[in-house]
Amino acid sequence: MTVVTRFAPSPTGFLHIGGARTALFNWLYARGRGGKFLLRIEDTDRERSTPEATAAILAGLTWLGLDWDGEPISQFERADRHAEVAHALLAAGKAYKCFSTQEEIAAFRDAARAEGRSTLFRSPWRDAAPDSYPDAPFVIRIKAPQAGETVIPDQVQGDVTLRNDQLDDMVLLRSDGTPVYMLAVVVDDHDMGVTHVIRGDDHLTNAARQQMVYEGMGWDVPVWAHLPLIHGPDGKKLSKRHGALGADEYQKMGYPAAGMRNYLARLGWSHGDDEYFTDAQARDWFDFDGIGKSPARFDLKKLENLSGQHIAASDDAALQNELGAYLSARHEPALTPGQFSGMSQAMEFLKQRAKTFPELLDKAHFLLTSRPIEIEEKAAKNLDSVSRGILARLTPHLQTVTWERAAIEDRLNAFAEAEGTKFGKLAGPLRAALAGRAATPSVFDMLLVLGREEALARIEDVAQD
RNA sequence: GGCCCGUUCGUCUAUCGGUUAGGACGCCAGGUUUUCAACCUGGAAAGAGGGGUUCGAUUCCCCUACGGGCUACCA
Repeated sequence: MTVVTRFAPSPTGFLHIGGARTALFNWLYARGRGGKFLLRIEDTDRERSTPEATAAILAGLTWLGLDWDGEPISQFERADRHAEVAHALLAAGKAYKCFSTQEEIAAFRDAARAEGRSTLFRSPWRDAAPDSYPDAPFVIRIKAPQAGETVIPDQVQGDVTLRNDQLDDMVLLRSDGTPVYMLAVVVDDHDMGVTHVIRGDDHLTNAARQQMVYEGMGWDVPVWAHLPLIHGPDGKKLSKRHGALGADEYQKMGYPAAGMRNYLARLGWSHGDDEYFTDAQARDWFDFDGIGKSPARFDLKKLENLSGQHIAASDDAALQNELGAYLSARHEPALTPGQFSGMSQAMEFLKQRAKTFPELLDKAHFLLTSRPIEIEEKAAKNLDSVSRGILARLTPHLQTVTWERAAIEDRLNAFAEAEGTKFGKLAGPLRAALAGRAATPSVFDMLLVLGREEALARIEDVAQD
């Protein structure tokens, strides 16, 4: 049996981080088993659904590298089909028409709550004879079992048992003939051939209601897997205040997509002590038994750490591309050809010391800035006279070329010796002065990207001056 | 209110009845480095509480506390 999973966001905002993780888990599960990963946009709430939100969600998934199969399905467009199923259930006697008005029901619930009784609404029309039906609007309700219990065999939570007397006869079709979410998901999942429903555990209890529809129609119930939700750093539900940002915000903060995938996968799922892993490993390893049962908190520090590891492990060209995407996501100017080639030559060294793209750019400041490099007054002031002299002679020669590290070290050491000092003594001040800031790559790496033969020769010249 | 789910270092987690309760991030100290970073070494740091079951419980059961979810003609 081919595995078919799906991600079904409602287009009422950006792709938040919890949704992204749900999508990732579905993607990993399907992709790790040669299955399909489908997308369905749950846009039945016409008030809140917008095409912009849909676009933002697709963009978020694309950035994260979660590719889906086929075209995204619009739930709203399938309303007729949903109604058809509701009527089929009605015809089969598995559902009934209910003429109770919303006012009546609300009044009942208010009273029940006031008296501390169950607010479960029992429709008087459940067993009413058709000839007693008034000529009035009605909803179609499912005939839920009132005795016994329902078991949800959940891959994450285990068997969850609910007493049927806790279940109400949920509405399938509203009085205006539109389907309710609880019906729509089931019909869509069935029609799309979804075999594994992997979603947030806020749907766990609802699964029992949804199972009634599957059973009523005689359809196979999918495998359930309800994931604990992600919480904010304070342990509370994720909110905009702390991390429930759109996926695109993380792109703008400069996290590489691979690092994001790794972190999100590791959040609430584990494979022994493995922390850093590739997509291929994640696909290989991912399974329900590694999913934890308790909600996990979002931790930017760990994300940063993993991001750094992924940046360091990335292919230089791929990194350069992603850097470009980062810049454009921030609406910042792209690198000039000169900066681009400087970055390319330095990438091997730069990527080893950056956790995020802004950091990568920061470490590359010395080669993105124009020549000759201005020495900051402040930095220069702290230099001893020897360093200052060397710096003055060296900086005009720092041009853009390439060469190897070992050779440079030799030259610099020789150079330093000739100056009656040690290379180590030069490195710090040079670095600080040249970049005009404290956090910069070592002088080796800086010089590495600044020149090749020419620079070697120049340094030699300087040394011989 | 009713029902359901959860609870191991600050955080993410390992453990699937017997461990000095392991790893990672972060943190602290030392080393290296004339800055930062990186790197190396070391360190502090956990089974929510109470009952059981058992020769033995973090692990199984019950209660309590705390957190979360569902309980709509929202999704």
